[in-house]
Amino acid sequence: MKPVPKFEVKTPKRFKFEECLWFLDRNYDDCLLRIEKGSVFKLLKPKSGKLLVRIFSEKTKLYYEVIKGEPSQENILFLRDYITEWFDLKRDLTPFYKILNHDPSLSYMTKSYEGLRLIGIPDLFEALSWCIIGQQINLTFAYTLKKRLTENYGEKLKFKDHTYYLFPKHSVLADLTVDELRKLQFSGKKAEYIIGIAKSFSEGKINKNDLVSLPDLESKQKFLTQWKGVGIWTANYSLMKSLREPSCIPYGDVGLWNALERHRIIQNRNEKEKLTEFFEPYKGWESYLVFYLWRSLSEA
DNA sequence: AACCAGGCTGCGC
DNA sequence: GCGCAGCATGGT
Repeated sequence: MKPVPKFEVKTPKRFKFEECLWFLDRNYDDCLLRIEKGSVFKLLKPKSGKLLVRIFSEKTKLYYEVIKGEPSQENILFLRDYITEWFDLKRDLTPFYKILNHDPSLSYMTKSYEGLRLIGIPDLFEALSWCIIGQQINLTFAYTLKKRLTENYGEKLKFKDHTYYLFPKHSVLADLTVDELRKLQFSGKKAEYIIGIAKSFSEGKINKNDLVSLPDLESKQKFLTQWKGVGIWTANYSLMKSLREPSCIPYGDVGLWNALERHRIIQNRNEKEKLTEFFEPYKGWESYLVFYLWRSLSEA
């Protein structure tokens, strides 16, 4: 048996792998990762081939192992960069925690969730698709739909007792018909939207680099909402998770309302001015605040 | 069994 | 511009 090569990822202050793990493992059946005994297993696609990686921590340090695939220098760097991006390891949370600590009803978060990072969805097509899947249905069902889509159309790799999947490529989904997705219990609209966006990616009308290069948040939102099925919620969510735009507020988000109601910050869902007012002190950290509020929903 | 779900579109005013 | 029905189906 060849020894499994193991590499360290540099982590910033105020990073706790356990907190991130907790988020990834919060009682939903996510077909794109597997968690076991404190480790995350994930299948990834570098320029060529596939890599099965295990991510774990030992004594505050973060490591990854290439369990399957070629541990070439290029691939090792690819994984390091992917993990850095996925767990948002380049950000200094100090300013965010400073603001939070001034907020009487939320300051507990800097202790309770200390080191939690905004877990991303680096792939823009996946982020947009995931949004559309999740629109207006409960998360459990959303994960079920994602699983069906992935198991039917994603690439996979079997290793020991498990099968690992990649989110389907846009070029594959672009060729589907609405009926095929209806069979997986997608609504007709969701099917149209996802196929439409997949086609646009395949035709090069949309890609992450072009989106990144737009000058400001508003033009990015406008660009994304051109597509059928992409409203302001989806645009903001995708920009937050994929581009890591810091100031995204997914207006209308049910989870956000619920969290604000729980914290007695907002009583009813018509008070949009109060929402703006509430986010005012958090300029530049709106996305993180939303993520932490979502995190708080998992408390009993 | 009714009501809600990490919304969006298209229509009527 | 704003409000609202309709979507389509599972979860609780």
